Amino acid sequence: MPPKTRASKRTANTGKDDDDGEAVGGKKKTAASVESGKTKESSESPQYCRWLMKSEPESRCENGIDLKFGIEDLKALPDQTGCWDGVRNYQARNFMRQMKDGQLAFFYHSNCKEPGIAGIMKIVKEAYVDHTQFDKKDVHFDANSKPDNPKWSMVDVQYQRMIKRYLPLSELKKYHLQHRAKGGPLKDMALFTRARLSVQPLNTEEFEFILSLEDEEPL
DNA sequence: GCCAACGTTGGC
DNA sequence: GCCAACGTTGGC
Repeated sequence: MPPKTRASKRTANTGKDDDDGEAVGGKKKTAASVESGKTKESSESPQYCRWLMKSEPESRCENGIDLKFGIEDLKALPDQTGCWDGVRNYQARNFMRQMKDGQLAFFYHSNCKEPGIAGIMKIVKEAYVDHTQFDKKDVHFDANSKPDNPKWSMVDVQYQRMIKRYLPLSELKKYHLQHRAKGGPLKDMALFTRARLSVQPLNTEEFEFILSLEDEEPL
């Protein structure tokens, strides 16, 4: 939310399922295999170290509150740092809980004229309680979450830089289709295989490939 | 603004 | 524990 010194996120929906900490590990295999994606398919969840996080850069009101939070809004905060609150999806939350201090994430602009990757940020505080779940006036208030057993977490992120050239979803999708057909780093990119996930992991190959596009001509 | 995809809820 | 109804995400 713009007026406050915080980031405001996408993803609504309040699930049940009390703070299971690792909903992912314990649940069905769909969740488990989904979480794997990268390294070998073993029982322990793989450690990702790069991320993509979605937020809406254009004004849109929900309950009279503007959800707009683009990369410029993050950049404008004190210390160019904000908390990524409002995530209300278990898989997205679980990914945030895996984030480590210092890891990098792409800031992705969603639900806007031209969706795509706008810049890069850094995780500067690992997962802690998302206070907005207890705030009745907040869009992301969750009546089912109790302070003695909070369901939702957030991390703090700090703006690093804009991407040298905006990388639109349409271009990333072309590479994705190309790589899916002939092989390549973006063939399994979560942005396309898990379209609605607002916080998602990237493996090193995906991250590096996307970064390399900065210096390429638009496809 | 439409609507497909998909996560969540709740009846049974 | 299944699954239909419902609500949300987010591209277009």
